[in-house]
Amino acid sequence: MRIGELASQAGVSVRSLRYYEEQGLLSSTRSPSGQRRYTEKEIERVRFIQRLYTAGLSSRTIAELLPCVDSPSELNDDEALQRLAQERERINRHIEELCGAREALDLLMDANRAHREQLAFGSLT
Amino acid sequence: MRIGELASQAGVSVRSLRYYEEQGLLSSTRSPSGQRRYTEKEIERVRFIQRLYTAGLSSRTIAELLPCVDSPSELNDDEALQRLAQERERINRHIEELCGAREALDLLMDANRAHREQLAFGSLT
DNA sequence: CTAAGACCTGACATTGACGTCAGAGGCAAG
DNA sequence: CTTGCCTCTGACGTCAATGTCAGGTCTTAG
Repeated sequence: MRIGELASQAGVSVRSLRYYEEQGLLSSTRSPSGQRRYTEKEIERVRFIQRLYTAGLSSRTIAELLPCVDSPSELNDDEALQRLAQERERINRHIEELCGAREALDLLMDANRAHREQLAFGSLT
Repeated sequence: MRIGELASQAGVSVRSLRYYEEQGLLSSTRSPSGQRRYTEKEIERVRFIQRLYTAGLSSRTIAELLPCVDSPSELNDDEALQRLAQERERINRHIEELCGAREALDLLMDANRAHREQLAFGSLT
């Protein structure tokens, strides 16, 4: 498949796909005229990459993890495996922070609603 | 207190504090010579702002929420209250995404470790 | 064949929360 | 008074993923 179709299948822009390739996250074969060709399985790969991006990983970090995806058979990926655990922890901490922020917003909403209630009662007297 | 002390108490840079003021998130009184002066309670405010930043809110969004913090007494903050709920939902979705990414990494780690086991068994024969 | 619509490379633009630097003034201790 | 540290404003730099544009090639339907 060509780049436009992969883009729409995976839900990203054509520009992004070229960028992923530039960053070493995605590879393509080229048609005789130089156009990129992809197979079906790249769709999942792109979605996976996107998932990591939205989880806050950088291109470089993703590149360091990819050996675990591409060749789980190699044992060279010791470093990659460590990196994997490390990023998992980072995500964990981020989740904690988000839960904290959510709770702070909840408290704020409660306080505001309580005030609203108070005013409502006040108007009854 | 002066800006440097607030910065160290709240754990942010002086630059950030000036930026927050520029964005309308923080206010200060000025000494006759024009230096910013803060009270103790700004420390908590700055920490709260930081928490929202790390939760992915933008300056503009934070500014829209602040009426709920500053004057929960007003009923004008209807819009702010909606915004609050909206951001809470955004954070919720983000948490979901992060959990998904974490799970994906877990699967990947499992697969890699399984392979390692397999190699270990192989070496026993 | 031809026009429309992908595709190519290369390069500059964008956004947001800061970092950093320059040049000037403020303030307390010796 | 001076030395050293803090503060001021204003402006430019940064980083990373992506948008966008230009100028050219490829492909395919009619």
